Amino acid sequence: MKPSIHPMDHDCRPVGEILHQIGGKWTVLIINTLSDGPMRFSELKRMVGGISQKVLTSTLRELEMDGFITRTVTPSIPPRVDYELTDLGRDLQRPLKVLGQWAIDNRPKVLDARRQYLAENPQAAKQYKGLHYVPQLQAAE
Amino acid sequence: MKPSIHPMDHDCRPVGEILHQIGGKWTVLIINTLSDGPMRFSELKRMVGGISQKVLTSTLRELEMDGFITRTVTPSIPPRVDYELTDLGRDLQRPLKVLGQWAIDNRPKVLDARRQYLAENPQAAKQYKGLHYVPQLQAAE
DNA sequence: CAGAATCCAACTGGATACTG
DNA sequence: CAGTATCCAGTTGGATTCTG
Repeated sequence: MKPSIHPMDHDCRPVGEILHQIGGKWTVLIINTLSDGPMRFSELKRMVGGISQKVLTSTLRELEMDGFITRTVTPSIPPRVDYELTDLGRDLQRPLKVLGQWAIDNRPKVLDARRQYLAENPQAAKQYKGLHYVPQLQAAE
Repeated sequence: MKPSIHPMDHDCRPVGEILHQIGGKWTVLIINTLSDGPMRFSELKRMVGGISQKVLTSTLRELEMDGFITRTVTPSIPPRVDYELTDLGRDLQRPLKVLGQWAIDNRPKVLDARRQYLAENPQAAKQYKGLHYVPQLQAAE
């Protein structure tokens, strides 16, 4: 089922699209990692850490398709492929940084809200699938 | 597989979390809709348009759990439930607006990049699952 | 090295029916 | 009205194996 198109769709549809696109588990992490400069596939995989080869490949493809990164193949043996942010990709980092700062600033509030909710509705804890570290006030990182 | 935790995780993990959380297909749409003021369940469903009742319910629960909205029950017959943005929820709209503006400003570039990519790699069009309206230069909306 | 291909478990989200 | 409970199809993403 797709969102129907209402008159007031002035500005939230594109947002939803972008968010859904970069909302992938690894996308932001990858973009951020690439901000240090071009990087090879294996290097990127190592830096990001924990991502499977298949998912890294497909995520990179999407980013390339959207014009956020470039993919440069050096047909040597063994082959070498470098990924690099485009201007558009680098530009995306700016609004991303704003949201990122907000996330950092307000994460305590969110975690508190979540803790309180779970305290008030213990039964909700069961099917809880939310953020991975909900839990018991782990020390500040 | 979860992202492993590296030293350089300074600021992208929380971002990824938030993005993944609000990256749901409807989340932003709902937050935006609620910015006009409190709204009942059915009203919200109608405004958002196209969302199933189950998904609306669970999305609202998540937003409530994270402290972005409040849920107020009026135990009349028939019952009445109102949803309203909290301060935190309203505060979230600011960085969201930044990203939204970026999305609006740059969507043409993304769509162009996508068109070009699909033109160069016709075989990629097959398993293409990306943004819903990739396509043939539909008139400006 | 950088993937493509395959298989499979888990999660998402829609449709439908039922309830306080 | 505002859900809850099921059922089920489609997608995501991890693990593994194979290749230019």
